[in-house]
Amino acid sequence: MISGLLPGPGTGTKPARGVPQATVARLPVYHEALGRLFAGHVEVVSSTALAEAAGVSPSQLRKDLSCLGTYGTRGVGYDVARLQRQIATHIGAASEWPVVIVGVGHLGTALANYAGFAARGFTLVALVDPAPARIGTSIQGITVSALTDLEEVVRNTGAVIAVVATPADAAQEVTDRLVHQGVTSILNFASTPLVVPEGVNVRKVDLGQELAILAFHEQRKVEEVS
Amino acid sequence: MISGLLPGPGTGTKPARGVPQATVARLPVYHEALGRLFAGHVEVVSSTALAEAAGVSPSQLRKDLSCLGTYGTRGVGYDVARLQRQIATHIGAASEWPVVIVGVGHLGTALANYAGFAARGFTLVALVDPAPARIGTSIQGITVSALTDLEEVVRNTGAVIAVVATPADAAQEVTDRLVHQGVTSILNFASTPLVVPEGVNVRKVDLGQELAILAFHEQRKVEEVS
DNA sequence: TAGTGTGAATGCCTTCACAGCT
DNA sequence: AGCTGTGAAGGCATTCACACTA
Repeated sequence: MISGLLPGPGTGTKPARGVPQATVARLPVYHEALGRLFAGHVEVVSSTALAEAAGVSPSQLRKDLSCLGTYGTRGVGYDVARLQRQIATHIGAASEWPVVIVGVGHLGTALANYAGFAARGFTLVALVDPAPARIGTSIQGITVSALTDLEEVVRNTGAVIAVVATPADAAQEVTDRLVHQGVTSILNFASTPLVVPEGVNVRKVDLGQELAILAFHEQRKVEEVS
Repeated sequence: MISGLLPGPGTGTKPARGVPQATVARLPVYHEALGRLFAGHVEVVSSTALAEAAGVSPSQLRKDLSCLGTYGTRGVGYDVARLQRQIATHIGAASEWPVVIVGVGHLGTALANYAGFAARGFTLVALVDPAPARIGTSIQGITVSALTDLEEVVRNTGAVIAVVATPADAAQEVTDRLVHQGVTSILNFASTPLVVPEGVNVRKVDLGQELAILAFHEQRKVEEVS
């Protein structure tokens, strides 16, 4: 995937202690792939095999891993369990991160029910929505709070990571309020870019955009014929 | 935001007729931003203003647009409606693309209900799932078909774009079957990389990975204190 | 021998700066 | 005067090739 790469201003993404952005984006992939290998009782893996499991080239994998230090054994490969632990500590998967979801529509509900959530060190601690019909209902044991209580909820849970799954026109206001309460990482599912102060990280996931990119390639395939 | 960018092998992404990958990934963003401006009755926009609305730098916007040809007026700016049409034809948003969703769990359901779907030229034509409890139920007027009928469904609808929203362990098999029926673009929500033949485009969207990347940055912020 | 770790080279993307229209 | 379009420069990221090690 090309999960594109839109730096954009004000996302507060600095040097990152020598680890390139592109590498950071792949570390979770390696972590996941190692988990699958571990589940398959693989104890040692070569860069070639792990690269294939992660869907990247072997040289890229080795270069990425070299940013974290040297955890492989020449002539042998990498100890699966050990490497996974190392990556986990680097990407923070070893800690528990409380997460707040704002917007409990279809998408927000799906995210709240997302199983891989807890598995990766994230704990859903709060759901927030403006609709009276939703306030008070529960998903995964979490009761939906009123949007007006957003500030209180964030303060009480101490969450620094939030998911914005609201309609586009509410996203910026919600973001401002989240940031004001100390949230410094936001996963944005609204189809509008968010403006945030320096030091706050935003990642955007836009279904429509992803489909549009695929459509572009399809379009090209059609045009090629003519 | 930093939407990642993992090319990976076997995604069949070639030169793309002179339009760089990174630009392709941003065109939908511009298209969307122009839509918002148009809705706000803006008729002409400068590169600076449009860039801000899209969350990119002005020079990058101009360079991107120059790939499509020259549609601006020097000293004035871009005609919003005209530019949007031009981008639409380039990215294929002017055509109607039938889309099949495989896997109707929480996520698949949310995707099926996604409003921006039709708005961007995509038509949901089929839903496929293996669970007997779901087969026969309807979402957005589309009845869920059995997974065993996958081939028939794809053939009947003529879809070339598919969304894979299955658990990770089913994703590759489903993909193989989709590709075998002529699907050439896949949006993958499963947390495993898909192997596809040359000429098939895959984009991966992984919630867990996105969160992990945010966690990495949070981790860094914590470490910086020490 | 098999496979990691890494400088060097290549290619892609972004930013800069300014020429050229309107 | 204002703003687009674009060559040129600079910065990242990926790939290559090989020294090095178990």
